[in-house]
Amino acid sequence: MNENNNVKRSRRGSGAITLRDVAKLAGVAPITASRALNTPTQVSPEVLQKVHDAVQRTGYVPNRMAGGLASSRSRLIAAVVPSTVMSVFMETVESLNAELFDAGYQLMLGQSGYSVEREEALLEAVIGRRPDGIFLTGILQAGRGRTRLLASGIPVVESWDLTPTPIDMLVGFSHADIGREVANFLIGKGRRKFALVRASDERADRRAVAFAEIVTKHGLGAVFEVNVGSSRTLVSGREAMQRVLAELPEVDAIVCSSDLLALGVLTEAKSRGLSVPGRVSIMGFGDVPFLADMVPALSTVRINGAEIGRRAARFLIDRAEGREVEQRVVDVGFSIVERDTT
Amino acid sequence: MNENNNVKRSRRGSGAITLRDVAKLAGVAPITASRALNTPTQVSPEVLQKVHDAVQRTGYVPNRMAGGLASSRSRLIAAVVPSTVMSVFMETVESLNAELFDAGYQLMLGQSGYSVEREEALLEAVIGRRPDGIFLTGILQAGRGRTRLLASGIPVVESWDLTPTPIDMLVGFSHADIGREVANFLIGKGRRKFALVRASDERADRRAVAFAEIVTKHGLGAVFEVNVGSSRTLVSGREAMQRVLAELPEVDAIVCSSDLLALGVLTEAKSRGLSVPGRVSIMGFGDVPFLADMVPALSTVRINGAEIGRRAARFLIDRAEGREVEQRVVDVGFSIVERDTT
DNA sequence: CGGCGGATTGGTAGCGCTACCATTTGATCA
DNA sequence: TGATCAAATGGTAGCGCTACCAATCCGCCG
Repeated sequence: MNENNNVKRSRRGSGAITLRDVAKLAGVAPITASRALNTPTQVSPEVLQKVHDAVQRTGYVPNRMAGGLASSRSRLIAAVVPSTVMSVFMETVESLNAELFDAGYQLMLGQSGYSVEREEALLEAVIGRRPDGIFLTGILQAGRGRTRLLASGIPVVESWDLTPTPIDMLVGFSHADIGREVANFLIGKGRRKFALVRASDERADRRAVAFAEIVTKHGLGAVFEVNVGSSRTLVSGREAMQRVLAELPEVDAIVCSSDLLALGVLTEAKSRGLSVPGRVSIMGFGDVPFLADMVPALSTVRINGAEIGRRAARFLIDRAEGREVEQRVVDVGFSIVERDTT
Repeated sequence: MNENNNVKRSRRGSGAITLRDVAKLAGVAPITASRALNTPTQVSPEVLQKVHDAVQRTGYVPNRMAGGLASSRSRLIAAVVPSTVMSVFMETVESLNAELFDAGYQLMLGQSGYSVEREEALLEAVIGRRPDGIFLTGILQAGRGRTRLLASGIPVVESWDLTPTPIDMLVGFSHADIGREVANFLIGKGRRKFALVRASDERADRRAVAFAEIVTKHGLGAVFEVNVGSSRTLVSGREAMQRVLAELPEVDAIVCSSDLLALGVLTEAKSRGLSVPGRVSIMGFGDVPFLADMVPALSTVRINGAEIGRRAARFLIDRAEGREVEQRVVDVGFSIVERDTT
């Protein structure tokens, strides 16, 4: 059982079973045991069997820190998201994680969106782990962070946006296109007086600008904008709707930067007895899972978050295994989902 | 700039800046540089300054894999959750992560809830990283997984439940208590015919059993139960409500195992013109963030997920830093939130 | 029969950091 | 003055694994 041979163990180390122990038990050299576990085709069937037996008997679990240090491959991928609660990004993180796990990679999760110093600290912490790849939600503007990432040489996937100058790889879609298409869609439905309810977010900015551009081109009045800051809650949607109604009573379409805000706008509209979409149209963004089944079902812009995760995972895995990625930018597109509120 | 001295670099290694490079630049020994960064009180101010300058100039980021290997402290904490999308657990993960980050720890995220083999593989992958702690949503039943975790000696926090036999530490609340309190609450409001709409989930089981117990004790008829399996969506809530109405038309209270299911039940009730709570009461579970602001606002059971995350983080950090945790089990309780649907 | 090549196994030397112990220095005290 | 001690610095030897380079064995060829 617990063999307590007279070889004195060092006070250092964790005391756990090591590859050395397994090799000794199997009667082979450590390096052979390593090969049995990592490149089984390179060892004879008998040795393979003996090593597997030894692993079973000892309950050996390889120390990936040591392996990573020796091979300069951590098999870790870091993902940075602004928030995890009620976030459209989680669908992406879920599929990213699933895909990575199947390929033998582990996910590290970092939350950005606090202060700038914390952002910096997060990046440092991430790089310190020497991940084989980094997934970013959003695109990284020029600055210390970008420089650092570039210098680290770690493969990076930016996402949820499109830019002509990605750091490395990119899986996203065009927010300007969305703004334009939504505008055209609503104008096509006969809407004329627009309001935007939105959070402070540069991607929402891009959609808003493109939206306003089209509205202007059609000679329709200015777009009334309510910015709720960083409070993307249902109740701030309600409050925003009150503002909209007070300032632009003749509004007939409200475009929101998130489904939750749209739900708030809808709630307020209903509580005032405004008919939707008779009196006003309401559009969300993101298509959170339960939206389709509500009554009324919110019209929204659907992003295939799972697809973004999968593509990003494949990019990152390819690069981690040393394969070149030819087409480094993928546009996964979007779709306008017309339901009951437009 | 890029000093290319005639010392031939080994082909191994990542080629990144190491502590050795920093030390050389600062004119001190590597170990002194290490101390300047990790235990700054142990070096003189001048050395500290020189080392910091060297770090600045080189953009050095310590390799945490190497540090972890040498010190047997990875500064990694693993969190295992069943799902990340629209999940009540994410509030917990968010606060856990925030708290850990401030203490210098990184979060690894693993998703369970797939197959049993994957569960096993996940645990193995997690242990392979030698995290300083593991956070589990739910409690781990006896079995291979539990044995393995116990054998690894890694501090573990189980959560979202209470058991007299935790692996190690526990931050949770009693599902049986919830079942009982909800039953008493509804009976106190004059409700007599109960239905349960629930997912397959042992914690929901425990609530259901305790709920039925109280109902029986009051001499009220059997509780009609609809099990939606693993599909915790709004639409399965609607379908479940149809079943309930067909089988137990005189139902006057429906208790759901998640807010989303309750939203579905509510949707169906409204679309059939049933008055809520006049004709039927509806209760959810979890209190997802936007519920309070909807019209009608769903009554539910609130769990303080953020508090669970914070407590778990503190437990894990304490243990990682070698402090003993006296009280290893914490009951964070719950509260019944009465809003418009009861 | 010597030699060649593939398959299998082993030894050595790190990966980049820190635990542990030793040394140096300068201040303090009997 | 020498002994004593704390503060500051350095040297060495790993942590547990894998890259790289032998060494060995066996079958097969000319």
